[in-house]
Amino acid sequence: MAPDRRKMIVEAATKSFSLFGYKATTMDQVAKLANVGKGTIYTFFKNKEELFEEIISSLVKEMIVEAEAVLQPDLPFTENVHRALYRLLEFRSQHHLMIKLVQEEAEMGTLTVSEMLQHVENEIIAYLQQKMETAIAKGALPAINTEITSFLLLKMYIALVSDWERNHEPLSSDQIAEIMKVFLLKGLPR
Amino acid sequence: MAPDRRKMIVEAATKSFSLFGYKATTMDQVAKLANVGKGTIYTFFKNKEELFEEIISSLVKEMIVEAEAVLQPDLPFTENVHRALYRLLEFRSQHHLMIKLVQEEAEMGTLTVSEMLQHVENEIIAYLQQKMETAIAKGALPAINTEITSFLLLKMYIALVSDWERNHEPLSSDQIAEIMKVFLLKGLPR
DNA sequence: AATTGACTAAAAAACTAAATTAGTCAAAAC
DNA sequence: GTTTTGACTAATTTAGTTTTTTAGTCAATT
Repeated sequence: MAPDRRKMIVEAATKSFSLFGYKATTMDQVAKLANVGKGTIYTFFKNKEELFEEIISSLVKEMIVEAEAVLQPDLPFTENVHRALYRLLEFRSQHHLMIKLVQEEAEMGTLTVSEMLQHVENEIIAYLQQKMETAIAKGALPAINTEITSFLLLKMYIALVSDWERNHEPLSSDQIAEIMKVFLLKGLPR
Repeated sequence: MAPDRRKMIVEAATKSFSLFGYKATTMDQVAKLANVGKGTIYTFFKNKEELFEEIISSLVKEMIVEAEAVLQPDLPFTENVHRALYRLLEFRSQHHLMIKLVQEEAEMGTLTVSEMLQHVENEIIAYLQQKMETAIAKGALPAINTEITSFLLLKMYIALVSDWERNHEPLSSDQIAEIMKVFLLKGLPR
């Protein structure tokens, strides 16, 4: 059984990015961790950034799977939006690689990392947008601008889950659901 | 008429902070611009940061005046929320000092500047919260958590006014009002 | 009593030498 | 013939040092 070198490289890089971040991970280190010569990495990936891209791409797929897993077709659309977004942000705060990348962006401002996190955000918005369009087609939602609305919904959840924590006690999933209910269901005025 | 040295110092510092930012403004420069000896600055302000604090404090007062000016007591509360928040973010994107400070935070991450911008944000939230409590007392709003709701409303406007611009064409005041109407008035589901 | 600017200690910038690193490629291994 | 390799290089980053700048002070001046 010939070892799958490509897979070993991706696994080694994922481990190292999670542990030390993107910048602090050297290609020599990845090669050693993967038990391959450094040159081998470059037969599969054009450069360090492409290797990173492949890993982030898997991460996004993993996140979509996580979101899909909490959806329940019989629940109202807004309830499923809450379940999916809360799960995605929970994932972001639990997944080793995501934690490290968010930290690296905040502390060092590594450009490649910022771009990659922006990409993840865009993918989540696109996913949400697609779900929203299906719901509109089914008549479960009014015909709103799905791109802006998806964008805004994600920003609201980031505000309630991440930003709020910077100066206050974290909000529970139920508390967030309660706040969002005011906006999504009833509207603000009495 | 003896020149009002205190006022000259504050004006010189405001001008220099607006033009060069907080970090790049030296106390020697402020003294020269204000036509006073450097020591004079320290008879009015304990240090550079306290001088900055006084200027930011005026800025916040100026912003509140701007917000008050667009309120119309006969309009519904949500309409006034939109008017006030849009005006405040418009102010932020037009006022020289604010533009420079936001830029300095993004590009250099000056700690004192971050703290000061956070303070401005907290003041806006407190202002909004107070308005909201009055509205609840009058029965114009349901009894919601005013701190979280104010926080979230501001974050929504920042998302629509500032964050959206990073990757898209800016949204007009009317477009933003239209989006917010979905959330504030009708709620999302059909 | 108020103002000043030369002065100082501390911080930041500029500079340099040394070390590290992404990516290459001729040779080795299959 | 194809894949794998690690010594090699040019470019970047880091670490250490010197120089410059700056916030804040205070004795002299107004």
